Amino acid sequence: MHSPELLKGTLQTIVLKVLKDNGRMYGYEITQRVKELSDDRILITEGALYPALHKLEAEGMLKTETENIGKRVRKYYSLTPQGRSLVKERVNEFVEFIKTMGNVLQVNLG
Amino acid sequence: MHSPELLKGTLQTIVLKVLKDNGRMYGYEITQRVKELSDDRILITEGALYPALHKLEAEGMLKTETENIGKRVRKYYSLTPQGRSLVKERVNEFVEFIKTMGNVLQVNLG
DNA sequence: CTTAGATACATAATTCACTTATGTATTAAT
DNA sequence: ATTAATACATAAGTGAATTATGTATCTAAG
Repeated sequence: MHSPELLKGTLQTIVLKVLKDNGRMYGYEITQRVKELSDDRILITEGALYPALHKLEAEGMLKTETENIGKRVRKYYSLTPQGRSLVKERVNEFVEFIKTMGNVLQVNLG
Repeated sequence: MHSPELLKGTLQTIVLKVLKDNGRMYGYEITQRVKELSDDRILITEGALYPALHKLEAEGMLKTETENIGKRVRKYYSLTPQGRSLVKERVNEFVEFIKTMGNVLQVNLG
């Protein structure tokens, strides 16, 4: 598990990019996909995820569709065109940040 | 300037590594060195730096010497042996985090 | 069958590292 | 003389996260 401090500020970027790469997904599915991609090192908590999804939806970055699976309700999220722009922005931002950190820490990242 | 959110959790790592690479430094000097290394993209605020330095000193990671420069007082910080271990740990932690993020975001970092 | 663990959503209370604001004082430049 | 840079320090406020709590369904084990 990574230091939770480092993870701060990356949640939105992660959620958006995973949605871009995997298309339509529901909340729980996102947590599992991130767990898998990160080899159990990034565990997104529900208390962080759901408010983040609601915020992105309210901002018009995500759209939702609900589906009934048996008696359960699933809420599927997918990117809007605006959301697609935001993913690129956020990922670029992160890549730039890492380049800068590489210089400051004098380490070869990647 | 980078999104301040991304910077969260990296301050200690930055301070420790810069001190390791540059030896004895005073607070203001650290802010300037980081500004320089980051090409003006990371600007450490005093409200963040001084409490961080005091905390690291209290934990035995840094030791201090004060010097009088004219009528000014400068407080020089340097790593203790414990601090030297911590730098390695923190930098490794960060590098691992970046590797994980590379997988999750499917981007080539570095 | 019933209990535990996984699935699936949601929100409220709390934390804590940071930003912003404020304060003091010296030195250099215009 | 006034502004900007140098140099330290701390208090108040912010906000994205963690932690805790709540509801409910599905599945596997014993």
